[in-house]
Amino acid sequence: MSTDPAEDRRGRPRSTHAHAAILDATLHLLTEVGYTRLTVEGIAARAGVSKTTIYRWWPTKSALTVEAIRSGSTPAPVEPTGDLRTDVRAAVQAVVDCYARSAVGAALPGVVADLVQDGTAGELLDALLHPHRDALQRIVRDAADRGEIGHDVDTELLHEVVAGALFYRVLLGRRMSGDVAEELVGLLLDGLPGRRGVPR
Amino acid sequence: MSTDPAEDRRGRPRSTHAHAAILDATLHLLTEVGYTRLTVEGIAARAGVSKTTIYRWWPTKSALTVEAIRSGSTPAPVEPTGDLRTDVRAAVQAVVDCYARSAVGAALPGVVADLVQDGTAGELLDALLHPHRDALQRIVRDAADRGEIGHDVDTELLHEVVAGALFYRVLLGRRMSGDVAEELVGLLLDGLPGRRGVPR
Amino acid sequence: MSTDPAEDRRGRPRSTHAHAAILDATLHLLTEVGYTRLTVEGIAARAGVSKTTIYRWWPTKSALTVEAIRSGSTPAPVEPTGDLRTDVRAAVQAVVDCYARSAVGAALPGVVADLVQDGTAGELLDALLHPHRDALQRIVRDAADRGEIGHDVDTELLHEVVAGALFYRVLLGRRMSGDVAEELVGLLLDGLPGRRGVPR
Amino acid sequence: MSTDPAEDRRGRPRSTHAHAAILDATLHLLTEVGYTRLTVEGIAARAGVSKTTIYRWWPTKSALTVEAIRSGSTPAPVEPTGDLRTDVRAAVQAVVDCYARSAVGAALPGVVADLVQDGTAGELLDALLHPHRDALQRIVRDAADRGEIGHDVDTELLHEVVAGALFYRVLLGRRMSGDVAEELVGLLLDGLPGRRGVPR
DNA sequence: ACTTAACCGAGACGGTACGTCGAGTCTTTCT
DNA sequence: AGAAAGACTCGACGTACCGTCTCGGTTAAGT
Repeated sequence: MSTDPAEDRRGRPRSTHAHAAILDATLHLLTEVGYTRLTVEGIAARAGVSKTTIYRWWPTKSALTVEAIRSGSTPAPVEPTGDLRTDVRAAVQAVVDCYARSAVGAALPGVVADLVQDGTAGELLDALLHPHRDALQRIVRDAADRGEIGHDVDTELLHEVVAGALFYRVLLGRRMSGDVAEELVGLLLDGLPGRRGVPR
Repeated sequence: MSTDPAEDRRGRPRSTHAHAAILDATLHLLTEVGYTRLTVEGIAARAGVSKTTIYRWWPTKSALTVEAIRSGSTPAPVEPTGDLRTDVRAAVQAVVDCYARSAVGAALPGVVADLVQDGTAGELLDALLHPHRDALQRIVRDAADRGEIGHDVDTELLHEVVAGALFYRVLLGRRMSGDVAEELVGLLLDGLPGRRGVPR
Repeated sequence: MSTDPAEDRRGRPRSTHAHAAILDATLHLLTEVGYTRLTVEGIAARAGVSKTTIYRWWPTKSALTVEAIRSGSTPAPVEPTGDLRTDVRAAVQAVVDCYARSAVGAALPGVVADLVQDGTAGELLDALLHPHRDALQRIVRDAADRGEIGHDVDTELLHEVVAGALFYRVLLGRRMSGDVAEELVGLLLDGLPGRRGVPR
Repeated sequence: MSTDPAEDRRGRPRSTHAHAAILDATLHLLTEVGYTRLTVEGIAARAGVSKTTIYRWWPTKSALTVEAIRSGSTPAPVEPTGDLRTDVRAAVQAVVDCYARSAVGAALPGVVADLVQDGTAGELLDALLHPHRDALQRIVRDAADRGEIGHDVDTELLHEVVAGALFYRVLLGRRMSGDVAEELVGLLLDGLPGRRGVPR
């Protein structure tokens, strides 16, 4: 449907090889040395590309990193089973996996800190996590349709709590032990345990 | 007989004025330009102090920033009322206030990213939030003593979720609307609303 | 019957317009910004031509500049009167005028410095000044034929002294006052004034 | 006699070693690769000094080169014998030697071209040649006192012609053959040879 | 009073990376 | 085949901060 196929095809076309090599090099260096020790010169060297070429396409180190991280993120499709607890747990675990993925985990704090400067941190986090947010939303909606929970759940908030709490762990440098997801799910589904019969 | 009080007190004593001026300048510049655009030279200039003096007492820019942030944080004493919901809400609000405090909000992401490098991010966050964690713990314990909730609540996790979810908001640059605490408390105390009668 | 007109005339013929526009743009930019701040990209833009076209015909910036300067130099025809002093003075003045011509004066030091690298500075200078050297040579020869001076004058040296002394003035940025030629001629024709009767 | 001994001795004193090493490295690289291929980065590397230190003291490559060339120039004292031709010849030869000195000869065209941009080329040339100009002036004055020539000789012009004509040779890349000075002196002292009895 | 040791201000230094600029080459499509 | 557009490599530029290092001068506690 889009009508711009002709566009402007004059001039030497952008080298797809260079483009890919740059993103790839960025991703690898990111996991090896982390964001702050990541240098544009190093990326250029590793990608076999000149610094100028990098700056032609990305205005800044953080912009490049953002795209590299995005390009390396897999959608993580989760097939809902119909059991609320199981599905939420899987969704939470998917976020854990996303953060734990080498490049992301190593780089996220640094990049995000850089992006906070221009207020675009949200975009990156959103780009990274929106599949998970959508999955969570669907799970919650389905459960509500089944009558297991009410329809008034704030999915947005729920996702934010999950994403935030886990990101916090990344910052603290704590290993993502296998039970994190389990415990978090318990808290979120049941509220403070043992609490019952108390009117709100 | 404590031993080290004598030490060797000869020589010019440390200038308390310079010390205070440095922390003050750091705090102000932090809120004005943010962590990444904060320069040691700028701090020295603003404090009317030489760079040497700064580096004599703090090994790095981040160490100085950490102390400055700490020095500017007020303990935030909350008097528990005995009502669980009210008290938790107040505790959460205290964390919100802590993050929202000018210097902290502006600087936290940057400093934390720096500290993540050496794995000391936890210390800063902990130094900043441990009063709140303690307060939360006491609130929860009291409620358990009153029988309102079980004794098996993981306070640590609870605090982490609160601190993380709110920090996430700071990163996103969202204003801390007045209801954040309210909503968060709702989720944490009750779990997914409308849920009942389902065995764990 | 010259033979090469046939050559191989396939393909699109060279655009004479582009060629002229490039030389013209070069000349103008040369007088406006000087040689070092002259850029090939700037020339291309001003000539409404692509960089490729420039490099197709000239191997380097300096080569282009050389041709531009040459193309802008007028032969400077001097009609000898038969009076030695008058004619030499006119010849010297012609060199002064050549140097003073806008583009040349502004650009010469820079281009020459570039050409010195490959030892081709002589070619440019020669191309620029050989009409004047020839004129000078003819004047001197005529005078010798008339018996006014000996036949053993080293015209080459004479021309070099004139060209060099005046070029030096260009370098110093001194205005070419009207009397330069006069004074120089005096020195060259008479030697140190007032000197007489001293055997060589 | 100067009274400023106190000056301002605060702060770390400038490293004389670094200063000397920089000038030395500049001089050597100049003779090895020439001015245009001379880079500040290369100088820094060779001098074992950081680029910053160079830029702290010299605003530009040309300024540094100027000082380096100056620092490497020896006064070249010539003892006048009392014979005009001999002394002038020696003076001219001194200029030849000055130009021929490795660093100067290799670099002069480039530096001068750079300096022409800001109109300070004269300063360098003057700094380099003023001892020779003074020597020439004295020789001419002495000869006039002895009555060999008139008192109205324009020494300035004479020096300019010598300096210019020889510089021109440098530009052309011609070797400074041993007779250059001889021939030049002949022309300057006698005017066009064979010419006599012609009233000015 | 007089050391003496630790402080402080000033500022030069090495180092690392930044983002920019220009020369010259190469690769397309259009004419 | 020539021309236009423009992506590309290479090399150097000048700047900014970091954290280190000397200096000269200052200020108390000890003798």
